[in-house]
Amino acid sequence: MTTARARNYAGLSAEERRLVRRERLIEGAIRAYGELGYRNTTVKAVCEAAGLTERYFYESFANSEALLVAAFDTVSRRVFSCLERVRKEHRGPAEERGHAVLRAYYQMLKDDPDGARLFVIEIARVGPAVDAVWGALLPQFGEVLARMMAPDSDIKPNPGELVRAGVVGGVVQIAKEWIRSGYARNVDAVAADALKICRVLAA
Amino acid sequence: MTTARARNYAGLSAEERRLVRRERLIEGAIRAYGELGYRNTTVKAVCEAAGLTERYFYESFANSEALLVAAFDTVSRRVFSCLERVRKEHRGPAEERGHAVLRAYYQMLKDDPDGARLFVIEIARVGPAVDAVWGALLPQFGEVLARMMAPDSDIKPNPGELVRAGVVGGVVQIAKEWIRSGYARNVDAVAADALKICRVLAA
DNA sequence: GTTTTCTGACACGTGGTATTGTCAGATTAA
DNA sequence: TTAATCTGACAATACCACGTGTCAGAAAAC
Repeated sequence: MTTARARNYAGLSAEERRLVRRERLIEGAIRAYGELGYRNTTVKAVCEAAGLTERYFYESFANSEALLVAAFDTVSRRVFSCLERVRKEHRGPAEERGHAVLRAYYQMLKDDPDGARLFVIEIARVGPAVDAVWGALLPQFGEVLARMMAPDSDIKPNPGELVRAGVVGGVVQIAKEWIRSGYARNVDAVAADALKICRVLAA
Repeated sequence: MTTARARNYAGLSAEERRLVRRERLIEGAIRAYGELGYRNTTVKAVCEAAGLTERYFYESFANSEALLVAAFDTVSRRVFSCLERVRKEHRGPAEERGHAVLRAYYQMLKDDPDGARLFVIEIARVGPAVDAVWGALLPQFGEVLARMMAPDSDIKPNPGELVRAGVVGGVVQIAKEWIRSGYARNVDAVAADALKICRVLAA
């Protein structure tokens, strides 16, 4: 019954090695998608960017969309934890807090253009499964923006769902245009423009 | 030298028959895209919806994207001419005019769900050529919204480009959510929510 | 009625990528 | 060292829709 006894390589167990490869694929995907766009990125290209071959792709992901979702998740966690941190740091007036959070958001997009493209552009309209991921994130994003504009950061404001969705759509559209322009205007100016739209959420 | 002398069929010249078929393909495309989504719609499916065969597809369009652009153009002309008409009809206060124009916009989306899906959803992220068409429409849309919110409808207001883009993004995102909900809320309520965002444009 | 042109149905080749399979060589444990 | 396992390169296959070509029959002209 020697059912393929797992053997350590480079001091790592089989499962650990798999997870390392998974991470490398995700980072490779972020770079590849950022450079070529998801649509033009073949499985082969991602594997090359990760320094691995196709067999390891299918070891960790069922298909391209699964990797896209994983990569998006990685970036989205980074962004959200940052925004939440900044929001909690600022207990002053809503205006100031709003500007700080938006500034952090756009600054992150500028600091990591590959991640930005994935988070803002490439995630959209890939397929039902991927769209559902973005669909689930939208209300969360709205919640963060609504809280950041609440008079007291701990109070839960309650504008209509459509209004929240609209504000998120506006903030993201501004990001799209800004990215398309090659980050032409400075971060503060962009955040100030976005804040104008977010004021709709001020209860 | 009888180089295929054009012959009338059903009282129409060869060119007229071609244009009729072209129109049928466009209308078929709007219906097919609305039902299946552009991505899942094959050339064959469009032709079936139009009651024609593939040969006539390539008679009028170089490829699928060309038809998508033509179909989008058709819908977008309808929408814009309606919005412009409504805007010019209302010479009262900006608030009232804004609500009327937005109401007309969302009403059109509700009255023609296939066209709505094409105009709001299916056009996005198909490819560079198609994206360029939407990219060109965005500022126009922003211009319409800005004028509708100007104190005097004839005065040309001038908020920043990013702000305009953001507002358009918001209005469209609201449309997306509303469509996704199956047009759950009534048109007036949706227009009122969108108007909240458009107030940012009031000079 | 005969001939010419148009129309619709369908078959076929093409291209490009996903996904699976094979195998030699590298790495580790005994 | 030797045997077992892992790894990477690459070949082979599957698949899907586009775009083109063929051909018989319908519709118009004469």
